[in-house]
Amino acid sequence: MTEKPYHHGDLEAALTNAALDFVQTSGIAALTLRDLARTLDVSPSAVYRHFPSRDHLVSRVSQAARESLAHALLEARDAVISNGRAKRRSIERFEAIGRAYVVFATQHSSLFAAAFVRCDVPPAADDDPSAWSVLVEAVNEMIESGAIPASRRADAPIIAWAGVHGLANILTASIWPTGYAFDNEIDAVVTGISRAIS
Amino acid sequence: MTEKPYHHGDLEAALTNAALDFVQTSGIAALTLRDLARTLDVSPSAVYRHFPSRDHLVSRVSQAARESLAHALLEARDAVISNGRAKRRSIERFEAIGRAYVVFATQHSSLFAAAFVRCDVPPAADDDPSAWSVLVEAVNEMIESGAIPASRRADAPIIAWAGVHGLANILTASIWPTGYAFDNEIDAVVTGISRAIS
DNA sequence: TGTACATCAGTGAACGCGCGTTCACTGATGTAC
DNA sequence: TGTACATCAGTGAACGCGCGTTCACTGATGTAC
Repeated sequence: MTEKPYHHGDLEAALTNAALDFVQTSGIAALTLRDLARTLDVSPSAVYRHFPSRDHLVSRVSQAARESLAHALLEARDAVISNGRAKRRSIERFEAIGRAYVVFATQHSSLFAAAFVRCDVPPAADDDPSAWSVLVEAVNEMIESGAIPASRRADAPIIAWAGVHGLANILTASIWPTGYAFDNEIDAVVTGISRAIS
Repeated sequence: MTEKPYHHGDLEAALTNAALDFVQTSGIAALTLRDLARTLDVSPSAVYRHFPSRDHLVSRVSQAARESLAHALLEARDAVISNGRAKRRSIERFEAIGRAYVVFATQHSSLFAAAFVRCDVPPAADDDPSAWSVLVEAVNEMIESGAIPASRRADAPIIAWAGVHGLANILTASIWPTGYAFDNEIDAVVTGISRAIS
């Protein structure tokens, strides 16, 4: 048995991680500083050494959730092994990102909700990686490979994001009429997006 | 000055309306029974004559918000005066619904958020009118007029809903990169949806 | 190399708050005879 | 038509709770000389 040391070591990171764990199961609205401090066996006021207020913590956790989503997109994109040429390949990578977006949301619905929760405290830095950037890159790849016309550069990203973000929200909000399989809907939307931006 | 009567008259409707008013400005998360009772000059426990718990009230308010959205869609659809034939007309009506969906969200963002808030209490009855039904009807109109192929009957509604719902969430969550005008984005997504389901 | 001292990162008790909900109750209403 | 009485829709006080945040403090750390 080791004594609990007076100083924690890296309480800030521990707080963020514990908060993420909590949020995954209970949602960000239920996150409280006191509960978090309890989990880490630390006094409630210790939190204030690292975050000026609960909102600042929430903002940090929300950003971490968004970055986690962005990582999932990158992984899915890089896992694509295409037999086709650049043109076909760029489409496959783009669609993998779209599918991964919705799959992440359905598999980690509380985390996904936390990623886009309303919060008055803006993030200190830009998301890294940023899901939006990943998307824009993928669109650029498609334009360069000739898979879609360059004239779509401006509106393709928002069309794509709207589609997958909307489906993700619909599937995770339990407002979806029963009798439809998720896979079919993901397919319908992703291929629909490809048609929309071609 | 008239004395305040012991019985309210229609407290249930008054509660729902006051809650809707409150939600429009402060969001449904901040809604409390005590505050609501205060607004109506009624004791907190009076609420329990009409709603078994706060969650039941929230569920009712959420449904009212969804129905309000559906009404906005119907109004926009019916306001379309088309010079074209049935085919063109059905597309214009469909697109009017899509635009109205996003416009409603941006103009009543808190109400829109409340409409799709997570809630453990299911609604007592189906939404009336239901936004989903309005959408499906519009798709059917387009198929009947020959504007889109009948083979799209299954996936067109989810493609359309995902698109407008996603854009609505993006525009109201203040996660939208600055430097883009809302109108352009609405146009991009709505016309993108039309291409996707053609 | 040893030590005074500033600084950092914790503690623990308390403050003030307002919430959802319950309970025994009372005033008003409507209906059966 | 008048009245007893069941029922409905309120009151008001209280319970128990846990929250975010502050405050004066203390233990540990590291640095200048």
